[in-house]
Amino acid sequence: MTQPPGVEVRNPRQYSLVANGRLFPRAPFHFDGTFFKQSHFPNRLDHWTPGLFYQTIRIDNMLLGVKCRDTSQGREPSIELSVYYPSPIQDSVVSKTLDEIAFRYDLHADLAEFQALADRDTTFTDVFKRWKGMRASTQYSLYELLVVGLVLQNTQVRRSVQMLETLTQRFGTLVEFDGVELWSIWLPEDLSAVDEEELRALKIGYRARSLKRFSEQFSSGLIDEVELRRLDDDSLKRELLKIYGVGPETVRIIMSEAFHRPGVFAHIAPWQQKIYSRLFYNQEIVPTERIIDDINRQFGRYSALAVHYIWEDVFWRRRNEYIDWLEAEIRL
DNA sequence: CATCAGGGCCCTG
DNA sequence: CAGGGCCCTGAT
Repeated sequence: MTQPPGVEVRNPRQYSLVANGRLFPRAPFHFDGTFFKQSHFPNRLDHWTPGLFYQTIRIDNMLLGVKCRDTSQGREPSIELSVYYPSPIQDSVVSKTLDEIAFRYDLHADLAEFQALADRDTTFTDVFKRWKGMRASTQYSLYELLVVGLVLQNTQVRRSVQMLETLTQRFGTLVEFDGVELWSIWLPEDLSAVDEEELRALKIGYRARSLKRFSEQFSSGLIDEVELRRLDDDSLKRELLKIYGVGPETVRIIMSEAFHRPGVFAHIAPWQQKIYSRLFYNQEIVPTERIIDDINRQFGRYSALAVHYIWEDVFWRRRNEYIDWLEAEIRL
């Protein structure tokens, strides 16, 4: 494969094990559903096998490698977390890493109220049972998730994969630990000296403008992810929409996965509408307003989370069985 | 070869 | 608030 200009092959940074820790998610907990999202397009930023998940994470200006292993016993959820880095790290860094992982995967979430709503549902009984304890979650920081959201915009999966690959190879970092090679997304300030034309040369099209602009918003300190976590749903949405290149669909993804707001289900993209229509009504097409109303009526403060369960489930099913109507809508 | 739409968003009128 | 335009790419 020929690379666009500016992209070169790099050797991975070698990391070794420097710390271990343990996390105790609130029960019920579903490791695989929470750590690995089957609906996401394939990339090289993480590595999953059942009960095991690898990723990178930035803590205190360090780019760490992290391995999470499911060590749950019966009804007692637990995760063993291993941290990898080229040199020893302080205990404070380890505890920050544990806290950040716990937040990103919403490990302390109280799902009791959601579970009660799910138990009352008669259409997706098996789905809610299969994924009991799953969170709407993400491995990414807000900035990283925005980059992923950006390459998703107005294109097909194949090109999204291509754009993210090109960008990470040009600006990201490759690390190797525990026998796994992973790319990580750059920092917003890494693009400060890069102009829009240079980004366009990487074939990301008009997204170059958004990437440039929102990276500046981040590196200038205008957006503070930790601060945003404190806001109520409406304020958070308002702040997110101020980010250049963020509209209703990207907000939906971010609110659900990065900020764990299970009740925000107010937007359905056209391709999702077709899939929801099939899943919820077994019809070709149902008006989005009706879908939104119905879901909100049934699942209230957990409408987005409920849809997340059904959405992920259909993509997991797709791994094993061929669902023809779904294939037609997904398009690689 | 041309045209078009795709896992949105910005901007304009 | 509806609708045009936008980088690219593969499908038709």
